[in-house]
Amino acid sequence: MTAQPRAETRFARVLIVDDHPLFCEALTLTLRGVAGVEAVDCAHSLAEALERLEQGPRPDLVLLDLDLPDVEGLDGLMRLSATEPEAPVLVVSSMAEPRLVRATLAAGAAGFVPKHAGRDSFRAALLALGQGAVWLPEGISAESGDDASDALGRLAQLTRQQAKILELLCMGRLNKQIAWELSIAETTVKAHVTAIMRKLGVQSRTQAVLIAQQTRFAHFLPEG
Amino acid sequence: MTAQPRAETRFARVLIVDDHPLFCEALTLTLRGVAGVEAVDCAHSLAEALERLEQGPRPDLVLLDLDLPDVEGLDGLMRLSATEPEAPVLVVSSMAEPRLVRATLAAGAAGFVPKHAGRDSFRAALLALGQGAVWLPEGISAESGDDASDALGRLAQLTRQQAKILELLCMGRLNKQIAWELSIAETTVKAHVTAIMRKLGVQSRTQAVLIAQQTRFAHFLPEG
DNA sequence: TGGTCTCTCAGACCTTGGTCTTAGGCCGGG
DNA sequence: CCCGGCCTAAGACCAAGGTCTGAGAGACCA
Repeated sequence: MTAQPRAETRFARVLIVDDHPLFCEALTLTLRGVAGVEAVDCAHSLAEALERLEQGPRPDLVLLDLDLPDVEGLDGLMRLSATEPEAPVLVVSSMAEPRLVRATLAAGAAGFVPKHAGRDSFRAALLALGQGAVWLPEGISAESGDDASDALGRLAQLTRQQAKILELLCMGRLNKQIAWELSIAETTVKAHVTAIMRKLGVQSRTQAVLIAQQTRFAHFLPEG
Repeated sequence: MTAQPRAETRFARVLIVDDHPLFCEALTLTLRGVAGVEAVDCAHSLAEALERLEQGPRPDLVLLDLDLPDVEGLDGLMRLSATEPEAPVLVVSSMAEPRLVRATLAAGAAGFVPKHAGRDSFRAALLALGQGAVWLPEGISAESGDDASDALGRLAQLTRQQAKILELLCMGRLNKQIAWELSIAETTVKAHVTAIMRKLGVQSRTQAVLIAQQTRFAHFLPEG
């Protein structure tokens, strides 16, 4: 709690998405103290965040924890930046493997800050984002011929509805069940599934699920 | 930041071991505000924590994050409680799987709080520890009662051939491809797949694959 | 020797998955 | 205003998935 120089940014309204209440508080204090943010809102799940975005005022910036209770991997990031394309998303994650960082960028993040970062790092990141730049942790570059980010780029091409349907595929649902849950016709589901498989470059729903799972668990797997 | 009832405990001096500076701050505020702790000290690695214990005054309580940069798994917990047997250790972890919780207790922890817990949970935990009791998250008992070993038991029921076929299913193969690779008829493959699904209690090949994947990633967790 | 289990397979049958064509409504950009 | 992308949908069609019946061959055990 020492005195900190303040970084003036264009961010007046920020939405924090993190399921750790205590960490949210700490982030809130940091944002206020370090970047002069006026309004800070906290959501503790992706569902809550999407709800806020639909109902409340639009934020200028979103801070997103990747490890949310109701979503796996980068799925939440993609859905969030899909529903709020205007606001840059700064990912705040406890894991900071280079593969994961690059993957988040590929999925639409504007920056990445490890959760174990201190106030200074956050100030620097906010400053960079305020100028429209991309912010990465030290020692990590944006490029690198990854193999899984390839699949990830393709995953990022999915539309909102397609992503939603892929998620249901990943839960083992049948077309008929998906149609029921989304209140659309089964033929429509089939059309989406076909489009998903085309974009992912696979021939069956099971393979599509495997691709999704693979990138979902990519950070657990050895080597990149 | 609403008003909180204060839990009076015997803890005057607390050592926090966590590599997230922001979370340390939040914890510090919580301890002070909620349990009237006077002196809070923070260490950002196990090495630093051990150093503090050797040099500085002895704490009455240690809050320990399991995910430290210089130590793996429960090792840090065991070393910490070995060098400071007097002070109870409250583990604060971002993962809260029942197996892990039980493992920490076995390794000498006095309590466990998920990192996503709010102020109330911390107050309750501190209160319990202050009375010499053990504190666990809701819904978790000290003894086992696994859920994933359920699926694992069913997987173990598969015959060799069925296991082999399930493995190919997990690679996204079609029945026809499996038949070709194993040099058997497609009808035979279908028979096996049917048997597999029956044993796993699922209705589609995709769900069978998901079960297999799920237990595959369960191996990353410490044994229960 | 008989019983059980596994693996194999055929054929009939039904369900689900997936493709294609066609098409209407909606929305944002040029 | 038209164009293109997205979501929706119906209908036809074929491929793949999955069930059931029935059955033969080899392995193992009692």
